[in-house]
Amino acid sequence: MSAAATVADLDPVVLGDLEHELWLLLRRVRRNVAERAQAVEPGLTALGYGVLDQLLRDGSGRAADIGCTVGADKGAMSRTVHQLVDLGLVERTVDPEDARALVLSLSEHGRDRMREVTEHRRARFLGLMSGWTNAELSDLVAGLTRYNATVEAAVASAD
Amino acid sequence: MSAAATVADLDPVVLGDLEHELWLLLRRVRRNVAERAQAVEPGLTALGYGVLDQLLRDGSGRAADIGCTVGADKGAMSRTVHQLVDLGLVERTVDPEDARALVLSLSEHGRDRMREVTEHRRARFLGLMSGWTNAELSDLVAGLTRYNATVEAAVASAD
DNA sequence: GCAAAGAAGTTGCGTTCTACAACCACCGGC
DNA sequence: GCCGGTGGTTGTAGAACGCAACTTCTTTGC
Repeated sequence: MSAAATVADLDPVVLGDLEHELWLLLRRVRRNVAERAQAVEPGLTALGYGVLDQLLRDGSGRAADIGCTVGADKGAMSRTVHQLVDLGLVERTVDPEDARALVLSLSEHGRDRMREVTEHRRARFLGLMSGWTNAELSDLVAGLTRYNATVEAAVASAD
Repeated sequence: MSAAATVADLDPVVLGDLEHELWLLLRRVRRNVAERAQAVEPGLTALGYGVLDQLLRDGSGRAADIGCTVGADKGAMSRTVHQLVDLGLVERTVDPEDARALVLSLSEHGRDRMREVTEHRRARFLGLMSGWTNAELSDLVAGLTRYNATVEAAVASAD
């Protein structure tokens, strides 16, 4: 009567492994992100890099929305935005529909810097992942994306 | 002449997505890990939780080795170990083969606490992942594990 | 054996990031 | 026009991490 093989009969070891691997990943990637941020511009925060990445995807967005998606505090967002503007990486505009809100978008300089860093990263990444196929990598990305969406949905419904 | 479909002809978007999802994941997992650590024992560090998790898997190990696998500083490890011992979660023994090294192992109390937290986590996790099949979850864990191993191998070879 | 090189751990210090709170400016409904 | 709610700014305290100096012990070389 069970709806095929859902996680209801989950092997506890798999859950433990998931959290274990995520934990290891967290500690390993931390420095990596910091390095990438420094490559974009010396003194750039990891959070700043994340905001730039988000802007590179969405084109532009309101500061509060971006802060929400990356899970950042209001204060941290405020300071980060100021830093990004001072570095000339993002443009800061007041939303014409809401004078409280700020609309952020990548400056030409910011876009160039991100493009350059991405290109550099890509070269290193290709050497790193030489044993992987495109399909395997795509599957991993798809799984991560779905996992993120699942967690986010759960958090949103628990408001 | 290419060896089938390796990542050599990788779509740049996939790489961008991977790093994007990982970045989002890490910011989300951070709080989660902190909560889990607090659940084990108030005041417990995220690093402390990681050490406990590692000990739960390996049974016991030398402090330096654990610090290496989790990517922690010597100083951070020293402080964390003291905290874990003070909380009665781990036992601290001098390695009979090397009087400099410390051998760590979970105490009975530590094992009980970890078991309880894991059980509690598992219940929440089952509700969260109701839309997933065991196979999908296993694939994700396998992909993450392999990714971690790939990155670690690259770091190790660049010594 | 003994001296030098090096690894394991401890401790102190500075930096960085974050979470919390108080505050101002602006939108919305009544 | 007043009021609750939201976006943003600033200040502050706290935690965690990395770096470096120092001690103790092992190992290597002579």
